[in-house]
Amino acid sequence: MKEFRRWVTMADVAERANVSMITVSRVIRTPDKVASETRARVQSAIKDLGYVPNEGAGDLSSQQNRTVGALIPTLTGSAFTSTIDGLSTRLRLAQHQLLFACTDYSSDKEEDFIATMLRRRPAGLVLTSGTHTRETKALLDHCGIPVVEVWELPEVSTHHAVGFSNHDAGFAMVEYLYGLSYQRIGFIGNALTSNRSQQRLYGYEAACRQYGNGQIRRISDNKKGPNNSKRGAQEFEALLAKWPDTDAVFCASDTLALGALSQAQRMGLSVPDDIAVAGFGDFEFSDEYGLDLTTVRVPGFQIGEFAAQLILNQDGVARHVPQKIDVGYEIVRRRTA
Amino acid sequence: MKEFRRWVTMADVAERANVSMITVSRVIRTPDKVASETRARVQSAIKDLGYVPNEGAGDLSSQQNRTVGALIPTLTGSAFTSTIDGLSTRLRLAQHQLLFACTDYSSDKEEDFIATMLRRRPAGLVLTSGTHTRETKALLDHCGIPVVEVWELPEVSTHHAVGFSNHDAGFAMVEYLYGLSYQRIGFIGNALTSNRSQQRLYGYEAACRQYGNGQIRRISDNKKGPNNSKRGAQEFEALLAKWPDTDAVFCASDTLALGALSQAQRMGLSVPDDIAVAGFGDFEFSDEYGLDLTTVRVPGFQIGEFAAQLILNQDGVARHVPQKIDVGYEIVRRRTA
DNA sequence: TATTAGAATGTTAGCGTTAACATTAACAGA
DNA sequence: TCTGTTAATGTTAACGCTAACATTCTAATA
Repeated sequence: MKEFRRWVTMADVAERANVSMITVSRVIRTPDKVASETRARVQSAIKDLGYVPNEGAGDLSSQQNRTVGALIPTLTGSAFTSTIDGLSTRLRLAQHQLLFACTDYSSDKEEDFIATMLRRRPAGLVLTSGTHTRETKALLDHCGIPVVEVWELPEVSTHHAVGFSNHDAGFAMVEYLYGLSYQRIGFIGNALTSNRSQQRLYGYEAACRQYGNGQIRRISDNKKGPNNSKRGAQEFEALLAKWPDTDAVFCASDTLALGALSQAQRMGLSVPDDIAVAGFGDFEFSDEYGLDLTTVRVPGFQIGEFAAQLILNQDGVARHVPQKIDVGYEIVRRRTA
Repeated sequence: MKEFRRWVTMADVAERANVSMITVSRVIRTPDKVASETRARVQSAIKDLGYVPNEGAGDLSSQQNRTVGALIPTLTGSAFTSTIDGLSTRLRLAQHQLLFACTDYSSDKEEDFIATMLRRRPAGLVLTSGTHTRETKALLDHCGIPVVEVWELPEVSTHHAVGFSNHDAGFAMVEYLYGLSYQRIGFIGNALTSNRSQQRLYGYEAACRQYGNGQIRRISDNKKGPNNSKRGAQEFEALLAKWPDTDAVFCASDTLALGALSQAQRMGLSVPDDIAVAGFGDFEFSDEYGLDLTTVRVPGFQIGEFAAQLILNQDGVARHVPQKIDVGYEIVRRRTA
C-alpha cells in the first residue's frame, strides 16, 4: 500500500553520503571531478535510496532542456511512424526525450500543441506540416529554438528542413512510367491535405508536359480528408470512368495505391497489364504483402535521425542558419508497373 | 537573425502590467479571481510580450506535473498506434502532454526509457510490455505514480490495466472457426515476443482441446523476433509442409495473417476454400484492402483513452487501488474464413 | 461609528537543481 | 619557509514559478 511518499531528493542523498548537494550533482553529471572514494559513497547512497534525479529542476537551474517536441498528423497508417522511430532512437542516445502529439490534420490543434509544447521549453521542435496558421508561424519564428520541418524541402524557410523534393520525386516516378512506355498516366490523391501531395502533383504535371501530351488526368475534387485507401479506390474508379484508356496511375501515397489496387481487382482489371499502379512512400505493407508495389522509397527513419541531429547540434549554441538536408528518394520497381 | 534571446518571464509580464507576479499567475490559472480590469491589462501584456508560461517551473513549484509517459515496442506496422492516438487525444483535452518512446522490443531499452522518463516526474506511465526486468519492476513499484498496462489484463498486478483477455480472445476466434466447421486448425505466431501472443496461443490450445482432438499444429521455433508478415509467410509454409491437411490457421496478428495470405496465394491455395485464415487486431489495412481478413477486432483507440483517464483521475489524489478495465473484443467475419 | 466579511492584490519562502564563486588541503617549486 | 597550483569539496544565489499567508480596500452589517 503506497502512501503519499515524497520523491527522494538530492538533499536526502547528500545527507546519507555525508557530502553537500553539489557533490551529489557532480557524481551524477561529472563523476571524474569527484574523488573515487567519495564517488562510491554517493553512488551507494543513490542506490540505497533509489534516487531518481529531477530533471525538470535541473533544467530550470541550468537553463537547458533535454526534451524535443514532435508533431505528426496521425499515427495510424502513417508514413511518419518510421521518422518518429528514428527520432526516438537518436534522441535516446543523447539522453533526450520526445514530447509527442498527433494533430489529426487540424491546424488549430497544431497551434494548440505547439503552444503547449513550448511551455516545456523543448530543445527543439520537429514538424511535419509545412503549412501553419499565422499565429503558429509567429510562435515558431519568435520562440528561438530550432524547428525542423521534415519530409519536404521548402524553397524558402526560416527553419531547418530534412526531406526531399516531393516535386522532383513525383516527376521522377512519372518520368519513369513514361520510360516504361506508359502513355496515359493519371494522378490519384488529394493535393489539398498537405503541401507534400501538392508538390507530387506538380511533379506529375511537369512530367506530363515534358513526356506526354500534357494532358492531366486527375479527379480534382476539393474534398479535404486523409489520403487513405478508401479514397484511393474511389478516385481510381472515377478516374477510369472519365478516362477509360488510362494505362497507368501515379498515387500520392502507398495507402492510396493500396486502394487503387483493390479497386482494380474489383473491376477485373489486371495490374500491370491492363493498368499500372505506382505508389509513394514504400510503406512496410507493400513490401511484405504480395502487393509488390512499384513506388518511391523515402528514407523515413533517417529523416528522423537527421532531424534529431540538427536539434542536438544546436544544444546550447545559437546557430540560427537554417540547414537543409536532402535525403533523396529512390524509384523501386516491383510488379505493379 | 535571432540572437540569444531570453524567454519572456512572468516577471516581465508583471512589470509591464504593473502588477505582482502572483497576479499574472492568477490571470493564467484562475482568471475569475482577478478583477476584470486588471485581468485585461495582464492579458494584453502577455500578448504584447508573447509570453509563454514555463510549465516546468510551475510544476516544480506546485509539485504537480502535466506529463504522461508512454512506451511501445515500435511504431512501424504496430497495433499500438491507435492506442497512442487515443492517449494523445484524451490527454490534450486535459492539457497534458505525452512523453513517448519506442523500446524496440528490448527490455534493457525499456528500463532505460522508464528510468529516464521518471526523471521528468510524469503524472503516470502507460506501458505495453507486460514483462519487465527486475530493476524495471522495482522502479515501477516504488515510484508512486500510476502505471497503466495496456492491451492485456494480467491476473495479478500492482498496476492498472486496460485491455482484454488475449487468452479468451484467442479461444473465441478458434472456437468460432470450429463453429464454421473447420477441423484442423493451425497457429501462426511467435509466442515469445510478448505475453499477449502467448496468451493467444494458450487460448488456441484450449479451444483445440475443447472442440478438436487436442492436436496442436504450430511451428514451435524459439526464434524471438517481430511478428511481421515475413514470419507469417514462413510459418505458414512450414506449417503446411508438416501438416498438409490443415484447413485453417489462426494468426496471432493481422500482420502475420497478411504474410500467410500472400504465401497461400504463392502456393496456389485458395482462401478460404482450401484453407481459412484468421488474424488478430483488425489493423487498418485489412479493412481497406481487398484483404477482407476475418479477425478479432480490439478497440485500440479506446484503450488509449481509458489509460489516459485512469492517470488523469488520479491527479493529485493517491488512489492506489489497481483498476482493471476490460474493453473486450469482437470477432469480425469477413472473407478469409 | 465601529466591526466584519470578502474581494483583490501583494509578500515571502520554497520547489530541486546547478552555475559561479569560495574555501580547504596537499604538495611542488623557489 | 613562503608562494603558487591544483584537486576536492562547499556555499550562495539563482532558475521561473506557485502555495500559503498577509495586507489593503470596499462595502455591508451591527
